[in-house]
Amino acid sequence: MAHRQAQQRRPSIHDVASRAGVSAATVSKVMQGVTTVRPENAQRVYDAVEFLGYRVDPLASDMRRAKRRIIGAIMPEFESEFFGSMITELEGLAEQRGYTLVAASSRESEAREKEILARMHDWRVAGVVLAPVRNEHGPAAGFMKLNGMTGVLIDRVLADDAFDTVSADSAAASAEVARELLSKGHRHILVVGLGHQAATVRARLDGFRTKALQLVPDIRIDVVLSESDVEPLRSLLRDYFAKGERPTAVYSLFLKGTLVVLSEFRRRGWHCPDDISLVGFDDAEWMQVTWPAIAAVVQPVREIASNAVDVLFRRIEGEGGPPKARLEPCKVLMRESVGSPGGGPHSGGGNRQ
Amino acid sequence: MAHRQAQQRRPSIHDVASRAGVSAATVSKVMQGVTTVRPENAQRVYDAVEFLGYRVDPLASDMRRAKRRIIGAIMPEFESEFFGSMITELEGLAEQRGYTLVAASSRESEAREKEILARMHDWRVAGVVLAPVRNEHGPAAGFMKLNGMTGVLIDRVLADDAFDTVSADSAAASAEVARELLSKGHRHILVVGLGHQAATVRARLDGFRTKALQLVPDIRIDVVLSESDVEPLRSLLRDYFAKGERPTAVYSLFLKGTLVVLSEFRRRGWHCPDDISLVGFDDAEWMQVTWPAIAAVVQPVREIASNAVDVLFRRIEGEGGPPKARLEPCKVLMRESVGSPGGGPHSGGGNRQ
DNA sequence: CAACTCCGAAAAATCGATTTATCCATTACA
DNA sequence: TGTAATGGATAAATCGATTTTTCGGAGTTG
Repeated sequence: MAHRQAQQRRPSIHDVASRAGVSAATVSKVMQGVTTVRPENAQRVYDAVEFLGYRVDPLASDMRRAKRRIIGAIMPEFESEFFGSMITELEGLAEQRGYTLVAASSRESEAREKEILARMHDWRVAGVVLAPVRNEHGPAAGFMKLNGMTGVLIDRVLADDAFDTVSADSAAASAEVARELLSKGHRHILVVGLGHQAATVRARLDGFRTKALQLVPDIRIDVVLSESDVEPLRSLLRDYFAKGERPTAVYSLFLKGTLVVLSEFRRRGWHCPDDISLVGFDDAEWMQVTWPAIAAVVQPVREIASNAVDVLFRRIEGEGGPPKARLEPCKVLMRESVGSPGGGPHSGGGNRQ
Repeated sequence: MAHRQAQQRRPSIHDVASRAGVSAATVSKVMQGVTTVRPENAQRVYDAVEFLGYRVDPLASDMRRAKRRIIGAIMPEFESEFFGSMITELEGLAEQRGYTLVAASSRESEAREKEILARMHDWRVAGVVLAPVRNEHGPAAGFMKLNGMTGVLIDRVLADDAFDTVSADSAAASAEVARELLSKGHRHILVVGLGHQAATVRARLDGFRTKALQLVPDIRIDVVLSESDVEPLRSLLRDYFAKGERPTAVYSLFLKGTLVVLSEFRRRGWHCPDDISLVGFDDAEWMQVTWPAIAAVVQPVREIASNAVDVLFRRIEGEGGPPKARLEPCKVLMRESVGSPGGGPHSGGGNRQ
């Protein structure tokens, strides 16, 4: 155990060296497990380390090394389960390799995204895991390119010509949602989404539409999309319903969209699945405990994180070759919020409250 | 704009110095805004900085300084809205002061908590915002004390003899919940909670019980508590209901508890508020869009974060004095999940599904 | 026995900044 | 006019490690 008093200055490598009666270089070698040290000296170093409670200062250590053992992670937000568990996973994976994860949130702002990236560049991070606000062609990716940073893009991307990408297979998942909804008999479906510019949102929309049209060519698909902000979506949605539109199912392409849709259902007194069915992209813990449980597409957070870190470290270690785009399969959980159209007690839209 | 090519080694302070025809010390002074530099030289430095695209390396800079401009944050998890927005707030506040926030999750493990803290000590962080897994008397706080680290404890703490603490006023909020439930006519209430050892959970329980007994001395309050894990709570809850107990309202002291309670209601086919009422400590975005909307105690995340950072920086800047314990008031949102007992169509517990 | 190779360890250079000590001109004042 | 004070800048020390170079001694070889 450490014998030094608290409050005292932390021992440096030189303190250890002088107590062990060797040079600082030798201490450094012992700490790194280099074998070209006489066992006797190594033991003296170990003893001194133990006695003083010495630990290597990662900052000083990284200072001299070429690559600093820091990984940056930039997420659009920390408040959601998806990005929260993404950070947790990335943290664990970085730790496993002896790296420290420094996470920052761009708060859905491209300007902030670039600022953060510049800060990480200042920190000379070894690599960055970037979940861009919009898509792979944002200013942040451009900045990384320009400054020769190594990084991997995740989530709202499909492929890039400069960086590896890892994301959920939105199109395939959406196709499955389409199959499920059509098989239940839905023929008029509303698709709502946020962030028109996000590559994956478009992929989700296209994947859904293509599959639906293939299965039932005369299916009616309405689309309500809003750019990145929630409130516009809410009013667009109100306009849509005010026109008297009555789809039998709604597919929301984003978690926040699902929340907006649910609150609009509330306002109108519509219940799932009796009055209308609902599926959302992105799962959340609460969705299985509410009544009805909300059907959702589950993104493979663990796989995305693990693949992103794998490919990132391969680049850090100098692997060349063209950037690769990876898609991880999602799971679709059909819960109670999805039923057959007209299957409930009331199919009209009257306010029951 | 930066004129240097990408790929190139980043310019150091010496590169700037030689291009500006001054010494590195002068460049350093200019970068720090020290005024004892001839305007002419300062201009030459600015020009060189501009031309080379030079930015100070925070690592090297912190190396020499006494206090490193890094703040550590340790949260039990990243997945929940509460800790997610806590990190977001802390991040912003740290940035405002020119510090970098390094966040880590203890994943509800005291061992990991201490490990992380040791790592942050290695990093020589200027201060730590710690949301302990259990309470203020955990191993992490002990480690901080022993090593003379400066820090502030938040969330699951009430007061400490070594560190400042900032938390929600759990007792007052619970008292208000008691008042609300009793005024609706509830006389048999179940309180469920996780983390018996957390100081705030006890405060929540005591605050509720004290107020309830004060208002209605013969009130019946049952308590089901489980230690830190979710699954034990679930089975305890099943045992409780299996005994035939039929409280008219449930007060959950923790978000995860609320989820467990809801899923147990589902299993039994009970609906809120007709069959039973529910209030949870901790609000979440989804609680206002589900049907029924779930009543909840809203913790003042913003105030907790801002006060924690304030008090932390005061200590970092050397302020003395005994540690202070701060309690921030909560808001109680009574939503549809709370009604009067027997007010619904069925007050029995039959499985309707 | 001189020359050469090896090995382990110490000495010195380095990373990129900040801070302290030093120095050279002026300027101020007695 | 001589000396002290001052302003502005540079050289050098420092932070705490890693990495490279140097060095002394043991063992080999011709």
